[in-house]
Amino acid sequence: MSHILIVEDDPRIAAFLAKGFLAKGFTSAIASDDSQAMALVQESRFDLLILDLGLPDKDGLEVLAELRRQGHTLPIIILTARDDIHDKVAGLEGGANDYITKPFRFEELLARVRVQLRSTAVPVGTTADVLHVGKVSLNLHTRQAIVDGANVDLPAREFTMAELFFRHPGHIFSREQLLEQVWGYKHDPGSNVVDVYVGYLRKKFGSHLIETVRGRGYRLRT
Amino acid sequence: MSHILIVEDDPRIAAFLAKGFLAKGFTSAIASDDSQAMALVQESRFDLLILDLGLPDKDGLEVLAELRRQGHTLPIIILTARDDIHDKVAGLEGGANDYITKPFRFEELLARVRVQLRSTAVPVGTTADVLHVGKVSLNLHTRQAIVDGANVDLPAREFTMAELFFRHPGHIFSREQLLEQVWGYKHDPGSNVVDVYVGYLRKKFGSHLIETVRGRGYRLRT
DNA sequence: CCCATGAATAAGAATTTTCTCATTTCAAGG
DNA sequence: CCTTGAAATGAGAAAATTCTTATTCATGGG
Repeated sequence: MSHILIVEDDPRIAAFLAKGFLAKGFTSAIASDDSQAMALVQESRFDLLILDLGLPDKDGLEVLAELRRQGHTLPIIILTARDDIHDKVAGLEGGANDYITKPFRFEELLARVRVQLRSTAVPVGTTADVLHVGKVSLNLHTRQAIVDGANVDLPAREFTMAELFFRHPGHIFSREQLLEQVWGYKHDPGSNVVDVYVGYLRKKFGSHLIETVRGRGYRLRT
Repeated sequence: MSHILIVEDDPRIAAFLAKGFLAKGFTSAIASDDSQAMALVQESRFDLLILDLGLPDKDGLEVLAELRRQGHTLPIIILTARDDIHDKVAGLEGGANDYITKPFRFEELLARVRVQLRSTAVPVGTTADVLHVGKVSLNLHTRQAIVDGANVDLPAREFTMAELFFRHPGHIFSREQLLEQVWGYKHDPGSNVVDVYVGYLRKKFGSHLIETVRGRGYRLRT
């Protein structure tokens, strides 16, 4: 079943939600502030996020913005006491998928959660639009990488190489394989283009993401 | 822009909505009962449907069910006076994507419409990876065009522009729209880059595929 | 037919990407 | 520590892309 992250600082509401979801067959985790939320999203995969706007530290809208900036596409439902029309519009335009004001009926929340999960159901045989490894995301559509929340443009060759690595994290590619896959068959085997391009990617992604396996080639850290 | 079907028997509300949408750049059509609604959906393609539940003849929920049974997947937003929790749950479980109760603020409706249209934007890989128009195909993954069976590489800018045209065949894009969509907001309005790039694409695709609409912009022939 | 405006094109400057080569740095084994 | 092959890097040439400017061409109205 689906896994839901509840970002809510009031422990009573959080527990109420978690219990309700459990009864309906969903699993959940609770984050009581923004940093916990961000950490949990990084390390574990959730299908949906319930977001309270009234967090102690940072505003919930900032959490929303940060998540979207990092390229996360999971559905986010804002659940808050703020009834103001400007908040609603800001939330929805800012990347939330739904906005519910307290007090609310659990049945309605549940129905809205189901709507979101329904629309997320990806047809079989299709792939995701964004590949994530560590702190770096690769948007296959815009052909940009997102590193620490910042968009980085990748030239064609660099992107092709990055995509290959991101589609096979942990796999060791020899220089010959990379030449073949990224440059095609038509190439001078005495060239060190591969080395140079690995260097380019490291400069953009950080030097630790792609590691060299001496004598064998390169590999994307998992 | 997007095309919205408003199913609403109260002509004043319908007109209010239509006017509001128009001001925001959406086009719309109005159906005042269920049979009109069904007929319009069959004959024309809408991007979104606003559905009132209190129709004179048939219940709006039946219209919803019938549309979903026929396999229509367009987003449907229920907009109704019925505030009852059971109606809400029935609507959302019955295939609606959102449920708004009257009285409502137009800004909120608009924000929710945008949420739906945003989520309709199909990620690469979920639909065919190749768009065809006439004798030209566009491979969204390899970013090549195929013209008369021959692969033609497209540089980034050309490809982005081509993709925009291919995703909306027949639609007239003004130069400003193209600048915005392909180059982003950061641009000199006195430039004729758009003209130049249309020229580049014509050179590769053949001169007749993209036609100019004098005084208005360019359009992909269907 | 002529004019005015919009559109197309040619040419080339500026910029970015791509790739090579030479040199430096590194790592493992003796 | 030294050697040696492997890997990384710096510099820059070559090539392709991107964009501007100036000019030519086309179209529709008077």
